[in-house]
Amino acid sequence: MSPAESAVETIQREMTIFARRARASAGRMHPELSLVSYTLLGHLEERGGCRATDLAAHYALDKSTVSRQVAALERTGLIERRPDPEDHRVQVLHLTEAGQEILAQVTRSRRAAFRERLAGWPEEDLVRFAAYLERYNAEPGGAEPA
Amino acid sequence: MSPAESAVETIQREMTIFARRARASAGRMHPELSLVSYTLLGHLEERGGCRATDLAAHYALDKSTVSRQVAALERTGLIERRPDPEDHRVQVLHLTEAGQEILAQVTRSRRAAFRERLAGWPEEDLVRFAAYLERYNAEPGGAEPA
DNA sequence: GCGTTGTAGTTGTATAGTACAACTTGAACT
DNA sequence: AGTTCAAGTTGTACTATACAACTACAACGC
Repeated sequence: MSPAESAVETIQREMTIFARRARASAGRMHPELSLVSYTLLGHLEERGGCRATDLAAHYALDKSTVSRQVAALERTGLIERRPDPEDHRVQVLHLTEAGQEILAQVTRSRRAAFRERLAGWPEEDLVRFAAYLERYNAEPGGAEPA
Repeated sequence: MSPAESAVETIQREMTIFARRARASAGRMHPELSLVSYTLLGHLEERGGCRATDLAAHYALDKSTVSRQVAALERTGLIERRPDPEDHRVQVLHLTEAGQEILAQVTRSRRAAFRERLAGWPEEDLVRFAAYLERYNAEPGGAEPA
């Protein structure tokens, strides 16, 4: 196996290990907000509101799944739906103040955990690692191995 | 935000994106073997057999979860249990031939997908990226942000 | 030896996240 | 007006998961 092939092998294995751990640790780190909810809220914040269909498309989730997640987030008062005057089928989703607060809080705790984990890394390595990850995720899908 | 802080932020975000995609794409790539099953089989292959408890500990899964996964894998004939003569409470798990074949096949398809995705990368970057990921995952847990 | 405590694994029960299919409502385009 | 398309909801089912209670066996202390 060439160095490149063996590196690909390692990347695959380590990414998979990471993925396996992510959900469980999210549950431990912020039980009040699942990884999915956190991601959806983050997207809403970033975009300043969007439609359920956009969330579904962006995260490759079924619209029924998003519908239920959104319903739950609305029930707990973290988001609200505003009817779209342009198109009465559409509901534009927005963070409430409570949603913004919880999101900020969870973001802080996640950030602290990552920072702690990466505490021993030289800045140069952090920057390079971050760049590799961005590049990997931005890579046009293909078979989308994760 | 310092370069290091912003890199940590990026790492967090990109790792989360990756984690979110992993399960869905595993389902698309190899519906015959869930991400968990694939991981467990891989571990068995690597170790040449181990106990259910080891799997649970290594992957931070509840023993009941592993027990059911193992039962399913046995039902489909991919693994077999051998009683441990040393300790009658223990069952040592081993891949069957069928299990080895399926694992190899899924490994091939995953490898191909990763390779395709990483096709444009210079070898040097692949090697460095792989090293960063290994280091990240090996980092002593702490809050285990994934 | 025998009771106590610990470990391996199973099973009951509950929950979350997810998909697919069928449906409703409204939009858009003949 | 009628057909087709898009947004979202709801019914149903399945998978992964955890926790708790249980069984079976092991190991230790006395």
